[in-house]
Amino acid sequence: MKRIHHDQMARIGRAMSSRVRLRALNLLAQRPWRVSELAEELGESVAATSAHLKVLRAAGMVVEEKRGREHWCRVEAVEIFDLLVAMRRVAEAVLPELREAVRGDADDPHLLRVASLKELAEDVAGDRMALVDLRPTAEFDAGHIPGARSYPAAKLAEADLAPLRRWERLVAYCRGPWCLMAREGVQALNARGLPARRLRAGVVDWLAEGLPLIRGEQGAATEDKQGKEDARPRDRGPSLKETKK
Amino acid sequence: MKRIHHDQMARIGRAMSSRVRLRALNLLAQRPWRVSELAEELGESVAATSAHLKVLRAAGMVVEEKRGREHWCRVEAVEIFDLLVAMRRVAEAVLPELREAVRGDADDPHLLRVASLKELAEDVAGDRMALVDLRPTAEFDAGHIPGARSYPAAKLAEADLAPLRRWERLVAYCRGPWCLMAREGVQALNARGLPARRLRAGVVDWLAEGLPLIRGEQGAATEDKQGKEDARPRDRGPSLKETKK
DNA sequence: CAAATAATCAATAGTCCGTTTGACTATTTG
DNA sequence: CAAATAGTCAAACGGACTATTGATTATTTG
Repeated sequence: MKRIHHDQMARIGRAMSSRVRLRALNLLAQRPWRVSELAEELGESVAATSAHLKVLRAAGMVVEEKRGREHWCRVEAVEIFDLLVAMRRVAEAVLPELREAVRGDADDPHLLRVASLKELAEDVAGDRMALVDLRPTAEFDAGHIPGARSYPAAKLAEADLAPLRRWERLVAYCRGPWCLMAREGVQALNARGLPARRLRAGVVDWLAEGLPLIRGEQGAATEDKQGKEDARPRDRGPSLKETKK
Repeated sequence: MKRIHHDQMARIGRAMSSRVRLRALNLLAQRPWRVSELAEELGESVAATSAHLKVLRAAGMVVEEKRGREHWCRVEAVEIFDLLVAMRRVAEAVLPELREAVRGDADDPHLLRVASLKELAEDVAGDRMALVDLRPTAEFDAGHIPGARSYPAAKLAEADLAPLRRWERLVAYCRGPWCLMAREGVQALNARGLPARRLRAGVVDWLAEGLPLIRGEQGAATEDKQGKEDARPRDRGPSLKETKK
Protein backbone atom coordinates (compact mmCIF):
# COMPACT_ATOMS: atom_id res chain seq x y z
CA MET A 1 0.00 0.00 0.00
CA LYS A 2 2.77 2.33 0.89
CA ARG A 3 4.57 1.63 -2.35
CA ILE A 4 1.73 2.93 -4.47
CA HIS A 5 1.78 6.32 -2.83
CA HIS A 6 5.44 6.89 -3.43
CA ASP A 7 5.08 5.58 -6.95
CA GLN A 8 2.45 8.19 -7.59
CA MET A 9 4.43 10.94 -5.98
CA ALA A 10 7.42 10.02 -8.13
CA ARG A 11 5.37 11.05 -11.14
CA ILE A 12 5.28 14.57 -9.80
CA GLY A 13 9.03 14.47 -9.29
CA ARG A 14 9.58 13.13 -12.77
CA ALA A 15 7.44 15.87 -14.24
CA MET A 16 9.79 18.36 -12.62
CA SER A 17 13.01 16.57 -13.49
CA SER A 18 13.61 18.18 -16.85
CA ARG A 19 14.87 21.65 -17.60
CA VAL A 20 12.41 22.11 -20.42
CA ARG A 21 9.43 21.03 -18.37
CA LEU A 22 10.37 23.30 -15.51
CA ARG A 23 10.62 26.24 -17.86
CA ALA A 24 7.28 25.28 -19.35
CA LEU A 25 5.71 25.06 -15.90
CA ASN A 26 6.99 28.49 -15.04
CA LEU A 27 5.52 29.93 -18.19
CA LEU A 28 2.24 28.11 -17.65
CA ALA A 29 2.13 29.52 -14.15
CA GLN A 30 1.96 33.00 -15.70
CA ARG A 31 -0.91 32.34 -18.08
CA PRO A 32 -2.44 29.65 -20.30
CA TRP A 33 -0.48 28.95 -23.47
CA ARG A 34 -1.13 27.18 -26.74
CA VAL A 35 1.21 24.32 -27.57
CA SER A 36 2.95 25.92 -30.52
CA GLU A 37 3.20 29.27 -28.77
CA LEU A 38 4.90 27.58 -25.83
CA ALA A 39 7.18 25.67 -28.16
CA GLU A 40 8.37 28.88 -29.70
CA GLU A 41 9.00 30.58 -26.36
CA LEU A 42 10.89 27.53 -25.18
CA GLY A 43 12.87 27.20 -28.38
CA GLU A 44 11.80 23.60 -28.82
CA SER A 45 10.03 21.80 -31.63
CA VAL A 46 6.27 21.51 -31.42
CA ALA A 47 6.48 17.72 -31.25
CA ALA A 48 8.96 17.80 -28.40
CA THR A 49 6.89 20.36 -26.54
CA SER A 50 3.80 18.27 -27.07
CA ALA A 51 5.60 15.27 -25.58
CA HIS A 52 6.69 17.27 -22.56
CA LEU A 53 3.17 18.50 -22.06
CA LYS A 54 2.01 14.93 -22.19
CA VAL A 55 4.25 14.11 -19.25
CA LEU A 56 3.01 17.13 -17.35
CA ARG A 57 -0.58 16.16 -18.05
CA ALA A 58 0.05 12.58 -16.95
CA ALA A 59 1.32 13.98 -13.67
CA GLY A 60 -1.79 16.13 -13.39
CA MET A 61 0.23 19.32 -13.26
CA VAL A 62 -1.15 20.75 -16.47
CA VAL A 63 -4.67 20.60 -17.85
CA GLU A 64 -5.45 20.94 -21.52
CA GLU A 65 -8.57 22.28 -23.08
CA LYS A 66 -9.38 22.09 -26.76
CA ARG A 67 -10.78 25.18 -28.40
CA GLY A 68 -11.28 24.64 -32.06
CA ARG A 69 -7.99 23.35 -33.37
CA GLU A 70 -6.00 24.96 -30.62
CA HIS A 71 -5.07 23.21 -27.41
CA TRP A 72 -4.77 25.56 -24.44
CA CYS A 73 -2.71 24.35 -21.53
CA ARG A 74 -2.75 25.73 -18.04
CA VAL A 75 -1.80 25.07 -14.46
CA GLU A 76 -4.95 24.54 -12.51
CA ALA A 77 -4.24 23.19 -9.02
CA VAL A 78 -3.28 26.01 -6.67
CA GLU A 79 -1.06 23.63 -4.71
CA ILE A 80 1.39 23.74 -7.60
CA PHE A 81 2.40 27.32 -6.90
CA ASP A 82 3.46 26.31 -3.42
CA LEU A 83 5.39 23.43 -4.84
CA LEU A 84 7.24 25.60 -7.33
CA VAL A 85 8.23 28.03 -4.62
CA ALA A 86 9.24 25.28 -2.20
CA MET A 87 11.37 23.66 -4.86
CA ARG A 88 13.08 26.90 -5.73
CA ARG A 89 13.81 27.56 -2.08
CA VAL A 90 15.41 24.15 -1.69
CA ALA A 91 17.45 24.61 -4.83
CA GLU A 92 18.64 28.01 -3.71
CA ALA A 93 19.48 26.74 -0.24
CA VAL A 94 21.21 23.58 -1.24
CA LEU A 95 22.88 23.79 -4.62
CA PRO A 96 26.20 25.63 -4.57
CA GLU A 97 25.75 27.32 -7.94
CA LEU A 98 22.37 28.72 -7.03
CA ARG A 99 23.42 29.71 -3.53
CA GLU A 100 26.10 31.79 -5.11
CA ALA A 101 23.66 33.33 -7.53
CA VAL A 102 21.37 34.22 -4.64
CA ARG A 103 24.23 35.77 -2.75
CA GLY A 104 25.13 37.79 -5.82
CA ASP A 105 21.52 38.85 -6.08
CA ALA A 106 21.56 40.14 -2.52
CA ASP A 107 24.36 42.50 -3.50
CA ASP A 108 22.39 43.93 -6.39
CA PRO A 109 21.78 47.58 -5.50
CA HIS A 110 18.65 47.50 -7.62
CA LEU A 111 17.06 44.74 -5.58
CA LEU A 112 14.20 45.71 -3.31
CA ARG A 113 14.47 44.34 0.19
CA VAL A 114 10.99 43.73 1.40
CA ALA A 115 9.85 42.21 4.68
CA SER A 116 6.80 40.51 3.30
CA LEU A 117 4.66 40.61 0.22
CA LYS A 118 1.68 41.52 2.33
CA GLU A 119 3.42 44.63 3.50
CA LEU A 120 4.27 45.49 -0.07
CA ALA A 121 0.63 45.03 -0.97
CA GLU A 122 -0.30 47.60 1.65
CA ASP A 123 2.24 50.10 0.38
CA VAL A 124 0.85 49.74 -3.11
CA ALA A 125 -2.74 49.95 -1.93
CA GLY A 126 -1.87 53.09 0.05
CA ASP A 127 -0.37 54.64 -3.07
CA ARG A 128 2.99 55.02 -1.39
CA MET A 129 4.61 53.04 -4.16
CA ALA A 130 4.03 52.18 -7.80
CA LEU A 131 4.25 48.59 -8.96
CA VAL A 132 5.36 47.90 -12.51
CA ASP A 133 4.63 44.61 -14.24
CA LEU A 134 7.27 44.04 -16.91
CA ARG A 135 5.80 40.88 -18.38
CA PRO A 136 4.16 40.69 -21.80
CA THR A 137 0.64 42.03 -21.97
CA ALA A 138 -0.97 38.62 -22.21
CA GLU A 139 0.53 37.56 -18.90
CA PHE A 140 -0.46 40.79 -17.21
CA ASP A 141 -4.01 40.34 -18.41
CA ALA A 142 -4.17 36.75 -17.23
CA GLY A 143 -3.33 37.79 -13.69
CA HIS A 144 -1.26 40.50 -12.04
CA ILE A 145 -0.52 41.82 -8.59
CA PRO A 146 -3.26 44.24 -7.49
CA GLY A 147 -2.35 47.80 -8.33
CA ALA A 148 0.36 46.86 -10.81
CA ARG A 149 0.69 48.78 -14.07
CA SER A 150 1.64 47.01 -17.26
CA TYR A 151 4.86 48.20 -18.92
CA PRO A 152 6.01 45.24 -21.00
CA ALA A 153 9.80 45.07 -20.97
CA ALA A 154 9.88 44.47 -24.70
CA LYS A 155 8.27 47.84 -25.37
CA LEU A 156 9.79 49.90 -22.60
CA ALA A 157 11.86 51.93 -25.04
CA GLU A 158 8.82 53.42 -26.74
CA ALA A 159 6.62 53.58 -23.67
CA ASP A 160 5.40 56.82 -22.20
CA LEU A 161 6.82 56.77 -18.70
CA ALA A 162 5.45 60.14 -17.63
CA PRO A 163 2.66 58.62 -15.50
CA LEU A 164 5.31 56.92 -13.36
CA ARG A 165 7.17 60.05 -12.42
CA ARG A 166 4.95 61.05 -9.55
CA TRP A 167 6.10 58.23 -7.24
CA GLU A 168 9.25 58.23 -5.26
CA ARG A 169 9.21 54.50 -4.83
CA LEU A 170 8.96 52.38 -7.93
CA VAL A 171 9.09 48.60 -7.90
CA ALA A 172 9.18 46.28 -10.89
CA TYR A 173 8.58 42.56 -11.11
CA CYS A 174 8.34 39.95 -13.81
CA ARG A 175 8.08 36.18 -14.11
CA GLY A 176 10.19 35.36 -11.09
CA PRO A 177 13.54 35.75 -9.38
CA TRP A 178 15.52 34.39 -12.29
CA CYS A 179 13.74 36.21 -15.04
CA LEU A 180 16.00 38.40 -17.11
CA MET A 181 13.28 40.89 -17.99
CA ALA A 182 13.22 42.37 -14.51
CA ARG A 183 16.94 43.05 -14.47
CA GLU A 184 16.95 44.61 -17.91
CA GLY A 185 13.70 46.43 -17.34
CA VAL A 186 14.87 48.00 -14.10
CA GLN A 187 18.06 49.16 -15.75
CA ALA A 188 16.08 50.65 -18.59
CA LEU A 189 13.82 52.48 -16.13
CA ASN A 190 16.80 53.77 -14.20
CA ALA A 191 18.44 54.93 -17.41
CA ARG A 192 15.37 57.01 -18.05
CA GLY A 193 15.53 58.65 -14.68
CA LEU A 194 13.10 56.52 -12.71
CA PRO A 195 14.22 55.21 -9.31
CA ALA A 196 12.93 51.70 -9.90
CA ARG A 197 13.94 48.70 -7.87
CA ARG A 198 13.54 45.05 -8.67
CA LEU A 199 11.21 42.75 -6.76
CA ARG A 200 12.53 39.23 -6.49
CA ALA A 201 9.07 37.71 -6.21
CA GLY A 202 6.78 37.09 -9.15
CA VAL A 203 3.15 36.10 -9.39
CA VAL A 204 3.99 32.54 -8.39
CA ASP A 205 5.41 33.72 -5.07
CA TRP A 206 2.43 35.99 -4.69
CA LEU A 207 -0.04 33.15 -5.14
CA ALA A 208 2.00 30.86 -2.88
CA GLU A 209 1.58 33.44 -0.11
CA GLY A 210 -2.15 33.06 -0.53
CA LEU A 211 -2.54 36.57 -1.92
CA PRO A 212 -5.02 37.25 -4.73
CA LEU A 213 -4.24 38.28 -8.28
CA ILE A 214 -6.29 40.58 -10.43
CA ARG A 215 -7.33 39.56 -13.88
CA GLY A 216 -8.14 41.50 -17.02
CA GLU A 217 -6.50 44.27 -18.89
CA GLN A 218 -6.26 47.68 -17.37
CA GLY A 219 -3.10 48.58 -19.18
CA ALA A 220 -3.17 52.35 -19.62
CA ALA A 221 0.54 51.93 -20.08
CA THR A 222 1.48 51.30 -23.68
CA GLU A 223 -1.18 52.85 -25.85
CA ASP A 224 -1.05 50.07 -28.42
CA LYS A 225 -2.25 47.14 -26.44
CA GLN A 226 -1.29 44.64 -29.15
CA GLY A 227 -3.39 41.70 -30.22
CA LYS A 228 -3.30 38.77 -27.85
CA GLU A 229 -6.96 39.35 -27.10
CA ASP A 230 -7.37 35.63 -27.27
CA ALA A 231 -5.27 34.93 -24.23
CA ARG A 232 -7.91 33.53 -21.98
CA PRO A 233 -7.84 34.30 -18.31
CA ARG A 234 -6.41 31.95 -15.75
CA ASP A 235 -9.28 29.90 -14.48
CA ARG A 236 -8.82 28.78 -10.92
CA GLY A 237 -11.65 26.29 -11.28
CA PRO A 238 -12.77 23.66 -8.82
CA SER A 239 -10.74 20.77 -10.12
CA LEU A 240 -9.03 19.22 -13.07
CA LYS A 241 -11.27 17.84 -15.72
CA GLU A 242 -9.29 14.87 -16.89
CA THR A 243 -5.89 13.32 -16.64
CA LYS A 244 -6.33 10.84 -19.43
CA LYS A 245 -4.43 7.81 -18.25
CA MET B 1 21.74 32.54 -17.61
CA LYS B 2 18.16 31.46 -17.21
CA ARG B 3 18.92 28.00 -18.49
CA ILE B 4 21.39 27.28 -15.75
CA HIS B 5 18.87 27.91 -13.03
CA HIS B 6 16.33 25.52 -14.41
CA ASP B 7 19.05 22.97 -15.07
CA GLN B 8 19.99 23.13 -11.44
CA MET B 9 16.43 22.94 -10.27
CA ALA B 10 15.89 19.89 -12.44
CA ARG B 11 18.41 18.07 -10.25
CA ILE B 12 16.07 18.50 -7.32
CA GLY B 13 13.22 17.15 -9.41
CA ARG B 14 15.28 14.23 -10.55
CA ALA B 15 16.24 13.40 -6.99
CA MET B 16 12.53 13.11 -6.25
CA SER B 17 11.59 11.21 -9.38
CA SER B 18 12.14 7.72 -8.05
CA ARG B 19 9.97 5.73 -5.71
CA VAL B 20 12.97 4.40 -3.82
CA ARG B 21 14.52 7.81 -3.34
CA LEU B 22 11.28 9.29 -2.12
CA ARG B 23 10.92 6.55 0.43
CA ALA B 24 14.51 7.09 1.47
CA LEU B 25 13.92 10.81 1.83
CA ASN B 26 10.93 10.18 4.01
CA LEU B 27 12.93 7.89 6.26
CA LEU B 28 15.82 10.34 6.37
CA ALA B 29 13.39 13.06 7.36
CA GLN B 30 12.66 11.07 10.51
CA ARG B 31 16.24 10.58 11.65
CA PRO B 32 19.77 10.01 10.33
CA TRP B 33 20.38 6.52 8.95
CA ARG B 34 23.39 4.45 8.05
CA VAL B 35 23.56 3.25 4.47
CA SER B 36 23.10 -0.45 5.14
CA GLU B 37 20.41 0.18 7.72
CA LEU B 38 18.49 2.24 5.17
CA ALA B 39 19.02 -0.43 2.54
CA GLU B 40 17.43 -3.01 4.77
CA GLU B 41 14.44 -0.83 5.63
CA LEU B 42 13.94 -0.07 1.95
CA GLY B 43 14.37 -3.67 0.90
CA GLU B 44 17.06 -2.74 -1.58
CA SER B 45 20.64 -3.90 -1.98
CA VAL B 46 23.35 -1.84 -0.30
CA ALA B 47 24.91 -0.99 -3.65
CA ALA B 48 21.62 0.22 -5.09
CA THR B 49 20.90 2.24 -1.96
CA SER B 50 24.36 3.74 -2.13
CA ALA B 51 23.74 4.77 -5.71
CA HIS B 52 20.44 6.40 -4.79
CA LEU B 53 22.08 8.25 -1.95
CA LYS B 54 24.69 9.49 -4.39
CA VAL B 55 21.95 11.07 -6.46
CA LEU B 56 20.39 12.62 -3.38
CA ARG B 57 23.77 13.97 -2.30
CA ALA B 58 24.45 15.38 -5.75
CA ALA B 59 21.17 17.24 -5.46
CA GLY B 60 22.20 18.51 -2.03
CA MET B 61 19.18 16.96 -0.39
CA VAL B 62 21.14 14.59 1.80
CA VAL B 63 24.41 15.13 3.61
CA GLU B 64 26.73 12.34 4.57
CA GLU B 65 29.11 12.20 7.48
CA LYS B 66 31.69 9.52 8.01
CA ARG B 67 32.05 8.13 11.51
CA GLY B 68 34.59 5.36 11.64
CA ARG B 69 33.58 2.97 8.93
CA GLU B 70 29.96 4.02 9.04
CA HIS B 71 28.46 6.66 6.79
CA TRP B 72 25.58 8.52 8.40
CA CYS B 73 23.17 10.26 6.06
CA ARG B 74 20.70 12.93 6.97
CA VAL B 75 18.47 15.66 5.64
CA GLU B 76 19.92 18.95 6.69
CA ALA B 77 18.24 21.85 4.91
CA VAL B 78 14.98 22.78 6.62
CA GLU B 79 13.55 23.88 3.30
CA ILE B 80 13.26 20.23 2.34
CA PHE B 81 10.47 19.56 4.80
CA ASP B 82 8.38 22.22 3.13
CA LEU B 83 9.15 20.71 -0.22
CA LEU B 84 8.11 17.23 0.85
CA VAL B 85 4.83 18.54 2.18
CA ALA B 86 4.17 20.70 -0.87
CA MET B 87 4.84 17.78 -3.15
CA ARG B 88 2.54 15.50 -1.21
CA ARG B 89 -0.20 18.11 -1.31
CA VAL B 90 0.11 18.43 -5.07
CA ALA B 91 0.10 14.67 -5.51
CA GLU B 92 -2.98 14.33 -3.33
CA ALA B 93 -4.76 17.15 -5.12
CA VAL B 94 -3.95 16.17 -8.63
CA LEU B 95 -3.45 12.43 -9.07
CA PRO B 96 -6.71 10.49 -9.24
CA GLU B 97 -5.44 7.46 -7.31
CA LEU B 98 -4.22 9.56 -4.43
CA ARG B 99 -7.26 11.81 -4.40
CA GLU B 100 -9.32 8.73 -3.92
CA ALA B 101 -7.05 7.50 -1.16
CA VAL B 102 -7.39 10.84 0.58
CA ARG B 103 -11.14 10.73 0.26
CA GLY B 104 -11.13 7.24 1.74
CA ASP B 105 -8.96 8.53 4.55
CA ALA B 106 -11.47 11.24 5.33
CA ASP B 107 -14.06 8.55 5.96
CA ASP B 108 -11.84 6.71 8.40
CA PRO B 109 -13.63 6.96 11.76
CA HIS B 110 -10.28 6.67 13.51
CA LEU B 111 -8.91 9.78 11.82
CA LEU B 112 -8.56 12.86 13.98
CA ARG B 113 -9.93 16.00 12.42
CA VAL B 114 -7.82 18.84 13.64
CA ALA B 115 -8.00 22.48 12.66
CA SER B 116 -4.31 23.18 12.91
CA LEU B 117 -1.24 21.57 14.36
CA LYS B 118 -0.69 24.59 16.53
CA GLU B 119 -4.03 24.05 18.16
CA LEU B 120 -3.16 20.44 18.74
CA ALA B 121 0.10 21.54 20.31
CA GLU B 122 -1.87 23.63 22.77
CA ASP B 123 -4.19 20.78 23.67
CA VAL B 124 -1.21 18.57 24.38
CA ALA B 125 0.58 21.26 26.34
CA GLY B 126 -2.57 21.82 28.39
CA ASP B 127 -2.73 18.10 29.13
CA ARG B 128 -6.18 17.85 27.57
CA MET B 129 -4.91 15.14 25.26
CA ALA B 130 -2.16 12.53 25.12
CA LEU B 131 0.02 12.23 22.05
CA VAL B 132 1.43 8.83 21.16
CA ASP B 133 4.44 8.45 18.87
CA LEU B 134 4.25 5.05 17.19
CA ARG B 135 7.59 5.20 15.40
CA PRO B 136 10.62 3.13 16.36
CA THR B 137 12.53 4.40 19.36
CA ALA B 138 15.45 5.72 17.32
CA GLU B 139 13.16 8.03 15.40
CA PHE B 140 11.42 9.23 18.51
CA ASP B 141 14.77 10.03 20.09
CA ALA B 142 15.97 11.90 17.01
CA GLY B 143 13.03 14.26 17.22
CA HIS B 144 9.41 14.07 18.29
CA ILE B 145 6.44 16.34 18.77
CA PRO B 146 6.63 18.07 22.15
CA GLY B 147 4.71 16.13 24.76
CA ALA B 148 4.57 12.92 22.75
CA ARG B 149 5.12 9.57 24.48
CA SER B 150 6.97 6.79 22.71
CA TYR B 151 5.01 3.58 22.15
CA PRO B 152 6.70 1.89 19.19
CA ALA B 153 4.10 0.15 17.06
CA ALA B 154 6.28 -2.93 16.79
CA LYS B 155 6.17 -3.47 20.54
CA LEU B 156 2.64 -2.31 21.29
CA ALA B 157 1.51 -5.82 22.11
CA GLU B 158 3.82 -6.12 25.10
CA ALA B 159 3.69 -2.48 26.13
CA ASP B 160 2.22 -1.38 29.44
CA LEU B 161 -0.60 0.92 28.39
CA ALA B 162 -1.83 1.73 31.88
CA PRO B 163 -0.26 5.22 31.90
CA LEU B 164 -2.41 6.13 28.91
CA ARG B 165 -5.73 5.33 30.52
CA ARG B 166 -6.17 8.60 32.31
CA TRP B 167 -6.83 10.64 29.13
CA GLU B 168 -10.09 10.82 27.32
CA ARG B 169 -8.50 12.04 24.14
CA LEU B 170 -5.66 9.99 22.71
CA VAL B 171 -3.95 10.79 19.44
CA ALA B 172 -1.33 8.72 17.66
CA TYR B 173 1.00 9.66 14.84
CA CYS B 174 3.85 8.06 12.94
CA ARG B 175 5.99 8.77 9.90
CA GLY B 176 3.33 10.52 7.88
CA PRO B 177 -0.12 10.26 6.33
CA TRP B 178 0.67 7.12 4.37
CA CYS B 179 2.49 5.24 7.06
CA LEU B 180 0.93 1.92 7.90
CA MET B 181 2.12 1.94 11.50
CA ALA B 182 -0.38 4.59 12.50
CA ARG B 183 -3.34 2.69 11.13
CA GLU B 184 -2.31 -0.59 12.69
CA GLY B 185 -1.19 1.06 15.90
CA VAL B 186 -4.47 2.89 16.37
CA GLN B 187 -6.41 -0.30 15.82
CA ALA B 188 -4.23 -2.09 18.34
CA LEU B 189 -4.82 0.68 20.88
CA ASN B 190 -8.55 0.60 20.28
CA ALA B 191 -8.55 -3.16 20.63
CA ARG B 192 -7.08 -2.70 24.06
CA GLY B 193 -9.75 -0.27 25.10
CA LEU B 194 -8.05 3.03 24.44
CA PRO B 195 -10.01 5.67 22.48
CA ALA B 196 -7.08 6.57 20.22
CA ARG B 197 -7.42 8.48 16.99
CA ARG B 198 -4.97 8.79 14.17
CA LEU B 199 -3.23 12.03 13.29
CA ARG B 200 -2.61 12.42 9.60
CA ALA B 201 0.43 14.63 10.08
CA GLY B 202 3.89 13.39 10.99
CA VAL B 203 7.03 15.17 12.06
CA VAL B 204 7.62 16.37 8.51
CA ASP B 205 4.32 18.25 8.51
CA TRP B 206 5.12 19.51 11.97
CA LEU B 207 8.45 20.95 10.88
CA ALA B 208 6.94 22.39 7.72
CA GLU B 209 4.53 24.36 9.91
CA GLY B 210 7.55 25.90 11.56
CA LEU B 211 6.88 24.13 14.85
CA PRO B 212 9.77 22.79 16.93
CA LEU B 213 10.61 19.17 17.68
CA ILE B 214 12.07 17.83 20.86
CA ARG B 215 15.10 15.62 20.83
CA GLY B 216 16.38 12.95 23.14
CA GLU B 217 14.89 9.92 24.78
CA GLN B 218 12.26 10.27 27.41
CA GLY B 219 10.59 7.00 26.64
CA ALA B 220 9.03 5.87 29.91
CA ALA B 221 6.88 3.75 27.68
CA THR B 222 8.40 0.39 26.92
CA GLU B 223 10.72 -0.47 29.78
CA ASP B 224 13.27 -2.06 27.49
CA LYS B 225 14.48 0.86 25.47
CA GLN B 226 16.42 -1.33 23.06
CA GLY B 227 19.90 -0.53 21.80
CA LYS B 228 19.98 2.10 19.08
CA GLU B 229 21.86 4.38 21.43
CA ASP B 230 24.03 5.24 18.50
CA ALA B 231 21.28 6.92 16.55
CA ARG B 232 22.65 10.41 16.55
CA PRO B 233 20.30 13.32 16.90
CA ARG B 234 19.06 15.33 14.01
CA ASP B 235 21.36 18.27 13.62
CA ARG B 236 19.64 21.28 12.18
CA GLY B 237 23.01 22.87 11.51
CA PRO B 238 23.72 26.06 9.63
CA SER B 239 24.44 24.56 6.25
CA LEU B 240 25.56 21.57 4.34
CA LYS B 241 29.19 20.70 4.59
CA GLU B 242 29.89 19.40 1.13
CA THR B 243 28.14 18.26 -1.98
CA LYS B 244 31.15 16.61 -3.58
CA LYS B 245 30.74 17.36 -7.24
C1' DC C 1 -14.44 19.65 -50.86
C1' DA C 2 -9.43 21.01 -51.01
C1' DA C 3 -5.95 23.50 -48.61
C1' DA C 4 -4.12 25.18 -44.46
C1' DT C 5 -3.49 24.95 -39.53
C1' DA C 6 -2.71 22.85 -34.84
C1' DA C 7 -1.28 19.25 -32.66
C1' DT C 8 -0.57 14.28 -31.75
C1' DC C 9 1.36 9.82 -32.89
C1' DA C 10 4.68 6.10 -34.31
C1' DA C 11 9.16 4.73 -35.28
C1' DT C 12 13.93 5.45 -34.56
C1' DA C 13 18.32 6.48 -32.58
C1' DG C 14 20.99 8.06 -29.00
C1' DT C 15 21.28 8.86 -24.25
C1' DC C 16 20.43 8.32 -19.51
C1' DC C 17 18.69 5.26 -15.42
C1' DG C 18 18.73 1.57 -12.11
C1' DT C 19 20.07 -2.85 -10.66
C1' DT C 20 23.34 -6.50 -10.19
C1' DT C 21 27.79 -8.44 -9.78
C1' DG C 22 32.32 -8.61 -8.29
C1' DA C 23 36.34 -6.01 -7.20
C1' DC C 24 38.22 -2.43 -4.34
C1' DT C 25 39.09 0.95 -0.25
C1' DA C 26 38.97 2.32 4.40
C1' DT C 27 38.46 1.20 9.13
C1' DT C 28 38.12 -1.57 13.08
C1' DT C 29 38.99 -5.68 15.73
C1' DG C 30 41.40 -9.85 17.31
C1' DC D 1 49.00 -8.04 10.40
C1' DA D 2 44.93 -10.89 9.03
C1' DA D 3 40.00 -11.08 9.15
C1' DA D 4 35.71 -8.80 9.36
C1' DT D 5 32.81 -4.84 8.46
C1' DA D 6 30.83 -0.79 5.90
C1' DG D 7 30.57 1.30 1.68
C1' DT D 8 31.92 2.78 -2.87
C1' DC D 9 33.06 1.96 -7.64
C1' DA D 10 33.17 0.05 -12.49
C1' DA D 11 31.19 -2.67 -15.93
C1' DA D 12 27.27 -4.51 -18.02
C1' DC D 13 22.59 -5.11 -19.26
C1' DG D 14 17.90 -4.07 -19.82
C1' DG D 15 14.64 -0.63 -19.70
C1' DA D 16 13.08 4.16 -19.86
C1' DC D 17 13.56 9.00 -21.64
C1' DT D 18 14.14 12.60 -25.29
C1' DA D 19 14.39 14.67 -29.82
C1' DT D 20 13.62 14.07 -34.61
C1' DT D 21 11.28 12.79 -38.62
C1' DG D 22 7.40 11.97 -41.26
C1' DA D 23 2.70 10.39 -41.22
C1' DT D 24 -1.96 11.09 -39.25
C1' DT D 25 -6.09 13.29 -37.16
C1' DA D 26 -9.16 17.03 -36.31
C1' DT D 27 -10.71 21.51 -37.39
C1' DT D 28 -11.19 25.64 -39.86
C1' DT D 29 -11.21 28.39 -44.02
C1' DG D 30 -11.63 29.51 -48.91
